[in-house]
Amino acid sequence: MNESIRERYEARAGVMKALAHPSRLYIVDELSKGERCVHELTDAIGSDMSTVSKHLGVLKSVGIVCDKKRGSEVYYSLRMGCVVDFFGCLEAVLRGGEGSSCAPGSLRKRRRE
Amino acid sequence: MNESIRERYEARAGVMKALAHPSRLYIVDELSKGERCVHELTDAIGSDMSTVSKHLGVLKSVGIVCDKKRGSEVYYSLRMGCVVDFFGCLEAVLRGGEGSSCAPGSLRKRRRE
DNA sequence: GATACACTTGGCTATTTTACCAAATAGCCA
DNA sequence: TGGCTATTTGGTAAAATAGCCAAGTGTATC
Repeated sequence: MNESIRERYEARAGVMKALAHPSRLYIVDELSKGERCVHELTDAIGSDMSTVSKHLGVLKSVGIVCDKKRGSEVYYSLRMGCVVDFFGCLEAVLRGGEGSSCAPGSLRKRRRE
Repeated sequence: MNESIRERYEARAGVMKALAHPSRLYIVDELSKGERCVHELTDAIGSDMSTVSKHLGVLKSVGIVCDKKRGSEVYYSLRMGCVVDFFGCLEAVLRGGEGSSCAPGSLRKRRRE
């Protein structure tokens, strides 16, 4: 795997990593319904506000969410709705799930083959 | 966030975590073109075979890939093609990307609002 | 100005993840 | 059987992550 290919996959992995945490997935889901400020999310999640703020920072750093200050509150919103579209696939993977050997017919929706 | 909600997001995060690594994303992409055995992937990726095998184990444990032994080789294939569909969104996030404040019009494709 | 929120940042520890090597397992073939 | 190839598993050290507290910044409100 050469340099530029590796970089491409590392960039993608950066976005996936930002999504690879339950609280951050919750945030994305919640923001898909509309903007929220930090303390609303903090209340819903139940961790320390500093923790939630850091999660938001992670999502923001890769461009999944953006923020806008209004008064003393900071409102976050989802910038990439397509992320939410993936949740359906996530559920399918979870249902598909004992997850091991290739039983005949267990392959679905293979592309470009 | 109550127990069952948390569990749901943790399950989803498990799948995302499995995808949150450049080599594993590469593997998924490669398998979308057809099945591959471990040493083919090892050659392409350039890490130790034991490392690649572990990556495959991670993908398999969440049900994204499955394996089938043929002779002394183990062939892996993609079980959940929908995962690959998400790569387009990943690229969009990357392009969308200085990634910070909500410029007017920077919101796209918001759902259920 | 003082106080109170709302939020972010720094610091720190605990946990998880990663990658390599070495060793174990399994199939193939002489 | 013995050797060879293909793959997995165990062990381990290094690096990345997560979450809390404390301290800092910015915006009202009194």
